[in-house]
Amino acid sequence: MPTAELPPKTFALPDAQERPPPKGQQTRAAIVQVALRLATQVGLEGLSIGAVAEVVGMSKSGVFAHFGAREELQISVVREYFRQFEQEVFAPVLALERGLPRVQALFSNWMDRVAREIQSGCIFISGAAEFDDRPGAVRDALVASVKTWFAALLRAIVQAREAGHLRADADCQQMAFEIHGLILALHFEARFLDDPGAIDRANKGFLHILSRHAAAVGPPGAAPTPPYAG
Amino acid sequence: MPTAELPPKTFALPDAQERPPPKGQQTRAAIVQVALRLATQVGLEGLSIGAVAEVVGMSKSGVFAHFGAREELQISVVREYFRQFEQEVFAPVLALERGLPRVQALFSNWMDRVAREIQSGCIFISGAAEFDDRPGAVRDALVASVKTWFAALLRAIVQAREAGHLRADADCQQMAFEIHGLILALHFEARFLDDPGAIDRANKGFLHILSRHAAAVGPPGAAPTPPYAG
DNA sequence: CCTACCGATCGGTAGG
DNA sequence: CCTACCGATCGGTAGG
Repeated sequence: MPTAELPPKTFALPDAQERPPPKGQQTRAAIVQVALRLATQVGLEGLSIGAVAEVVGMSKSGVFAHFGAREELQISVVREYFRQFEQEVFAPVLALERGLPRVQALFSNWMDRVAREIQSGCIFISGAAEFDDRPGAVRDALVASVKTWFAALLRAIVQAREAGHLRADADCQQMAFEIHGLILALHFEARFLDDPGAIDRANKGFLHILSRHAAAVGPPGAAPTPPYAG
Repeated sequence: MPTAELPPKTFALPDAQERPPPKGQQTRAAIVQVALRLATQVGLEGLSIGAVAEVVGMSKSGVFAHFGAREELQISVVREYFRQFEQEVFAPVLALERGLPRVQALFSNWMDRVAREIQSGCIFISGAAEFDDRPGAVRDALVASVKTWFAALLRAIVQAREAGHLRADADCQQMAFEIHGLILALHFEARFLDDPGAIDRANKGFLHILSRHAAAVGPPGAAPTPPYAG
């Protein structure tokens, strides 16, 4: 009888890597998930410990004990949101080759996420509005997350220029700025003004930005023939 | 002795147009001004009757009596903000000729206002983030204001196309969307991320949008020679 | 336009 | 992780 078929030893400890996190951390993680969901609806500033406690089925002070301050719960929400954003938007593009493919995939993933967030809300955008005038640890966590993401986007654009996919004189900061504007306008007009055409306009705007900076195949001044248009 | 030099008759009523508003309306207007200033800092949702009362030097219920509900105070703030926005951004361009001059002036005035609001905050942008998920009269007032402004911007762009200042196939909705994105990115990156370079990038982005749609003087496909570049 | 108050909710604490 | 509580603040009301 092979070892695999032995009845499980009830006293056996799982491998360290497989060991489930202690109960306290499991609970804490569950609280953060609920808090993140609530925060996308009512904002980080509108997030209250009491509302979180009610949803998770705990007492207010039970939730509180895991964080010690509301601010710590808010920061945990920001970090979890960034983790999800990174995993969904940024991580997948590392499988692609450097250059335009990564830039296009970053925008595409970002668009997909924001399109979903037309229903649920984006912590970075609502958080920026809530905390642009309010110093503190929550604002610091938001700024750090957003800057990390922007740096990743800028790096991908610079790599596309280095790979010869963009004109040698392309202003990468400017491109990142304009791309960010498209995303913000999409979020504003689709979510706040209920204009479904905003998704198409954001995609169209991205093509405008690319075609303006795409490396030309002919002499300078000729109509650009971007490699993505093949 | 001309009539104009007669001593004022103390019992004379001023003309109807010069008659100062009754005391109650003066007080109400003063409250709205204070509330608008507070709302740019803490948001429409963070606006509390108590805080307004303290600044204007009245009791909480004294302020309350002028509006009957906090929601009515919030709506009054939105209307007053729109009035100022209209007067500062939109009204001056009516003195210019239709077409590109008005579009450029609208963007320039809008930029000037947002550049100032890097310090103080913009009710339309923060309000959109606060109320994009919250139905009600405040959201309705915000949406109505923003849509009115967008319609005015779109109209100016369409007139520029009709005047031959833009290509006949220019997508005016698309231009308005991209311009809006520049303003939002400026607000986000300058106010939230403290990046002073955002103003230049927004202006540069506007030139990109114009040059893409500017009427060409040569045959189609030639480099555009926009009239604004003279 | 005021004083005085209501019930609800907030973040946080004490003590277990 | 709980019950029981604190002081502060909220929007709003009563009555003048």
